[in-house]
Amino acid sequence: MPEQAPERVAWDHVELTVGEVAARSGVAVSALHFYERRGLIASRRTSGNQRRYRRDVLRRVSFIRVSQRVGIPLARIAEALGTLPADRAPNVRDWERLSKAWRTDLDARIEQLERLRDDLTDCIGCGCLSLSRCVLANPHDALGHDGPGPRRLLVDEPE
Amino acid sequence: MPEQAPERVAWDHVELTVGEVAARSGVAVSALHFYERRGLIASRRTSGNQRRYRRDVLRRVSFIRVSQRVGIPLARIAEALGTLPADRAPNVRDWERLSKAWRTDLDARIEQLERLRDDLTDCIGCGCLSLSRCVLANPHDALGHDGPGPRRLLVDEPE
DNA sequence: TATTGACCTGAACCATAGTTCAGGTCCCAG
DNA sequence: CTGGGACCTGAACTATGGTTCAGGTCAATA
Repeated sequence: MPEQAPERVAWDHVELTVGEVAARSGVAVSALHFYERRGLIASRRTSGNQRRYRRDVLRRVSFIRVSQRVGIPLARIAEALGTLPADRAPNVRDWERLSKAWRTDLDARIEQLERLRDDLTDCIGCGCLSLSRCVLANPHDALGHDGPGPRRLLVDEPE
Repeated sequence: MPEQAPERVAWDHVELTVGEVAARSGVAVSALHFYERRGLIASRRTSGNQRRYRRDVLRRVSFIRVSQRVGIPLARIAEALGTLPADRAPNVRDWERLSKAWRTDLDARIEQLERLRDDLTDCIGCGCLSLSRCVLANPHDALGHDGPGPRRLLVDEPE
């Protein structure tokens, strides 16, 4: 009888319960439920309506965690995961493609922060923080309208 | 009669209504109310219970905006503003001190993001994103407990 | 078979940073 | 002295990323 299905014992272990995924991924059960509602992960249900996950959900959860550390909102992570092939399990090149997108994102944000730091350094030098003069207070979109009103009088009056 | 208080005309303009502060700072009236509830700014009330702001509120709001761009949460901004002298108007050196704290903060976060980018680059190379091996998935605090259970079997089984 | 721990759902709640709305007041210009 | 825009308050709502709780079910073990 134990000879009848030699690999069946192993494959029973292949599907993970939500608690197992939580324990192994370090993510709370409630978070896994949440990710599932948002479409980031999926599960099969047993006859008793309990979730069973394929092992590769661990890689997805790992990707979610990494992406969040990179600062990507869940909605974008969901989008990215949505580009994974539905017909086959994602391979190394699939994950590589997604990771590269995040790298581009990270590069951009680092550059932005560096610009910000430089601006802030200038601002420390000039000590201004003035609404009308300071680059920091004016993210190069606001201001430019120079409507009526005693602007100079009210904005940059000395203290 | 107009000679009686020569500078009084100017000083009437010195106090700003909430609408004026909103217009000049680019921050919504509702946000100004919100900042006031959180103790980031303060106002005098007229006999009719309307807010009147001293001009230097503009500099505070400017500081709040800049700080938010740097990524500082309002609670920390409030703390920082709380260190300003209560007895006199803040001067250039006061603002400089606060800005320098944010610079330190920015430096740290840039460094952190750069480390993250390097890790991610490695990860793109190895294509792993494995929960047990990947530095990214394990922010150097989790894991380390190696409790019972078929860990190797379940975590890093090949796809 | 009974029990206990793991699981299920939906609703409510947390923080952050506000906005929107309803219902009412203030105050300035004509 | 009246009309209307600016102002007031508190409550409810937005989005993000979840957690907590209540009430009930599933499943494996003793």
